[in-house]
Amino acid sequence: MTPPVTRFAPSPSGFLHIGGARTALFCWLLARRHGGRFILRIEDTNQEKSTDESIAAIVEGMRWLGLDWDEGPDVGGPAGPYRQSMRKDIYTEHVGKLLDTGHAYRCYCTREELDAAREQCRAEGRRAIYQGTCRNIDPASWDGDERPYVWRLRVPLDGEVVVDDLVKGPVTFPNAELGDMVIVRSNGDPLYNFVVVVDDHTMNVTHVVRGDDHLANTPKQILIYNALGLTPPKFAHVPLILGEDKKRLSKRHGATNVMSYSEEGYLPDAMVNFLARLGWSHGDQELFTRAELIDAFSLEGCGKSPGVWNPGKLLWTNHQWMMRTDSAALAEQVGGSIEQIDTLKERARTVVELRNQGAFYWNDEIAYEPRATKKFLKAATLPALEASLAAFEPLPEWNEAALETAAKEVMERLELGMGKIAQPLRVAVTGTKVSPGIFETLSALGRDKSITRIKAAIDLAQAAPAPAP
RNA sequence: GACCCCAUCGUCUAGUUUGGUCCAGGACACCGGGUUUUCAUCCCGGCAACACGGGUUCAAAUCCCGUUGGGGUCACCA
Repeated sequence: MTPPVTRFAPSPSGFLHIGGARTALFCWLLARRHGGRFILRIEDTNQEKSTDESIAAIVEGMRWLGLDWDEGPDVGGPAGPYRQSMRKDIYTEHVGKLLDTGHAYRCYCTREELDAAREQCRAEGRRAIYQGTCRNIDPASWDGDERPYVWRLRVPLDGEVVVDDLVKGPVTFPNAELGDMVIVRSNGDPLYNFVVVVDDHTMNVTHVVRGDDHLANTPKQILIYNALGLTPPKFAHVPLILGEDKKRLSKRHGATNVMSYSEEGYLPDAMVNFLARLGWSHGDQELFTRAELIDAFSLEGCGKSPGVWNPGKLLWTNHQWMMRTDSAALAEQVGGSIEQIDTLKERARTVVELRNQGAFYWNDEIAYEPRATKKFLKAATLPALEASLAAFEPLPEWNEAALETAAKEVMERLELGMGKIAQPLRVAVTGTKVSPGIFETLSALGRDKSITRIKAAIDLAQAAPAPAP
């Protein structure tokens, strides 16, 4: 494959959401797979809805996911600028070509007239498209007409457009169903379907990979390519992501902002992995590193049907990545030692869980769970606690093996099973009944904190109410 | 409503291009069991699907038609 040029073209009216991120990922993957280029283009044609904060938010999301672009608003590139609001001249120039060749005409219809016609169509059970009222007005009369107007594309009355979609296959649309679309508003601003064509062409985009919701726009865009005398790029429409009720994914299905997953402790590698597997597959493989993804990705591997967002599997995927992620990297994020992270990461599904579960390592004070202290810090467990303390204190080396050996001696001497000594100690140093293995925990916690806490636990056990007679 | 797309376990999916090797495989979730100092990991097992109806064919999850269902789109939004 000749190096493809793909682009992700979000409209900056919010944050980077799950669906957009998945589209961006596929674009990025296709470009990286074949040594092509990936462009980030900001579609801020609609000035009212676009904000700089939103652009920053989208960039932040892309960066978090690790989807880097070769051309874009901040890095520049040969086809810049990469914000539609800054490309007016380019659009004007192309509109001119359409006017020169007679492919566009002035439409003076008012909104009221258009709305009425639309309702009429619907009432008659037809597709609501422009009826061509102004299509045959003599251009010679345009000059003297003071009424406001829009420019419409003159679409062939018959014939059809075939979108040779790379994931859907060939899709046919009769021209009669398309209607003459507006390409320039009455205030002079060009419209989406027109600018997207101009941009993709001037940026040399070879593969337009985008959501399914754009499939119906594609024939219109192809018509514009034709009118401009240009060859359309290849198109690939990937299925949308739905919520569990099979409705289009939205906020009421839970978090749709990619960055909120960062806050919830998800790893970018896991998110990328999961997003890739939603709508794309490679045999039975579930876990992919970025390198594996780049190596295996293809449009042929994309499914055609919409997929349901599955938070449960995302969590599993993240857990898999927690266990595979280098402890040093995790330690840098949460602040613990590598040894401490090693004890935690296999039982934490997210970074947030890791941070919570390791709180006893990092906080000076621990919170005792009432049910745990009641069961394990009492008169009956006092001997095990005291004997352990006595055995641990003089240890020259404070490590897992030494601790375990010392504890085994205590167990034999007191004729106690592992559970009888491990659980009281666990509650003593963590405040809870659940933690990593007790000896690795003790070791990773360190001598000082361990000794201090065991002593405090002994005090607690002594103060515990005597068992009922 | 019209146009377009889609249709395998609850969910993500393999298998559909080149019909037979599929009384349909993997993963998540769920339910059992094992390992274990707790939890988790790990291991073993179980539950569970070709939407329906017609064709074509010796043979269909795979091809064709229809039905049903779901999704998308019908702006001087993107």
